[in-house]
Amino acid sequence: MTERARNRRGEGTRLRAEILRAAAALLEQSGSEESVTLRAVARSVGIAPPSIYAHFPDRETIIDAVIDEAFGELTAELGRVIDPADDPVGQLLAGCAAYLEFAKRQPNRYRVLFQRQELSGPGAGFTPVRESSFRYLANAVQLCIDSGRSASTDAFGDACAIWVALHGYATLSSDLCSFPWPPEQAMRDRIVLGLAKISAEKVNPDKQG
Amino acid sequence: MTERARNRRGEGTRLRAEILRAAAALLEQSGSEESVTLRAVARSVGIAPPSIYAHFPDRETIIDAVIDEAFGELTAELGRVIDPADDPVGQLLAGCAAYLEFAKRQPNRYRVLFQRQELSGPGAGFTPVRESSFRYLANAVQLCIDSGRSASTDAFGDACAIWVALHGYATLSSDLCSFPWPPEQAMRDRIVLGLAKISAEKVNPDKQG
DNA sequence: TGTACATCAGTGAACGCGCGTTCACTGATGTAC
DNA sequence: TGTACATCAGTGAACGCGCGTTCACTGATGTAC
Repeated sequence: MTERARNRRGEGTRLRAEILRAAAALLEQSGSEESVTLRAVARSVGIAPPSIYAHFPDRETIIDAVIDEAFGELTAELGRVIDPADDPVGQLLAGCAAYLEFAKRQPNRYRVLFQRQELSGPGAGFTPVRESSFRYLANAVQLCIDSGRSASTDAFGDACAIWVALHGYATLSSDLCSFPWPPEQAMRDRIVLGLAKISAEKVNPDKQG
Repeated sequence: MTERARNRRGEGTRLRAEILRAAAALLEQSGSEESVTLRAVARSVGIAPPSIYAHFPDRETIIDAVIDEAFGELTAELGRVIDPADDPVGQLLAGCAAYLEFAKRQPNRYRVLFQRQELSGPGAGFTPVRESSFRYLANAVQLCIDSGRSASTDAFGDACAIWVALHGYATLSSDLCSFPWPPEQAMRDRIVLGLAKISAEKVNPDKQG
């Protein structure tokens, strides 16, 4: 660990970003929330533990912030990869592939996204930023229906099914890496096309004329 | 906490069962593995912490034993509910419903089943007792194919898809209980019938014949 | 039936550790005059 | 240009806590004779 240069006046908030980055890295490397301790984060950043209190009121808030940040990244990633000019089935597949890719790249950070206990009260745990990735999905399914490529009659319900399946696949395949999983693309197509009720010959009409 | 009566001579192993029961209860109630501490278990059983060492070499082994036990219960539950005299689609649906029921009844204990890091080495984490519930599933899908009720051409692959979807549904619906989930049976049918490629009119031929 | 003794189930005190958090502080940086 | 001072970023020592684990032990229970 190299000597850390103190931030200049007015740039104290930079430390906040450093703390978040270190916490996210710790979470991903250790694989468990419990090893993201104040002291471990401080050690990793190269500061004294009390220095964290200038930016976060307690340990819990750090982890919450890491999760919010990860949700933001996931949503941004989906926005980047979904091309509204693409055909609906292509959008749906691309979005789902990116979702799995995100989970695969940082499985532990992904896992924690939906695993935190919800606060009490209706809707407390599913805030706007947290559900926007689901909106992409439900919207893509609806587009497939509208364009006649999907036989689904319930975009929301089928989007739920696709989501839980992708989530289950992402978490199980990272946890049980010695299980003889089928190839990833096969799993993805099975889940997405099967649950969105899109028959094989409708996947890419351009190429199949 | 009532006064605990010391076990009689030769019945020392009873304490082992009490420890396991307490650990399982702690895991389920607290929702996280980290709060299953030696001392918490001892407190809950009503013994001194060192008494545990007569039965388990360390904390880790207790949790492993709790998980093995849960796997055994899950497998037993599936065996109980699947009636080989039933029609294949009925068997498949009954097994999947029981799987979800198990997860719903004790969500935290369920979650931990597949979440432990795997040991290194091929197949280390997926021991016979742990994969037997998957075998039930793959077998049920194969029976549906054999009887002409499923259009699947790959029982193993489709069983994988059903499993990940059920797992994702079980974990997400318990973690995000404020999400506006569709009714459970609708989700189950969507997942199981959709991914096993069983068309609606083939679900219950006896009643529709 | 009585008694010495081995065994077994479980205890109490202690250890060193890392944790979250508090407190009073330090010393470099910028600013007002 | 020089200097006193307020501010800001960050520190060091300390707290009380619960943890896993160790050690030498106790006292009831059963058994051999």
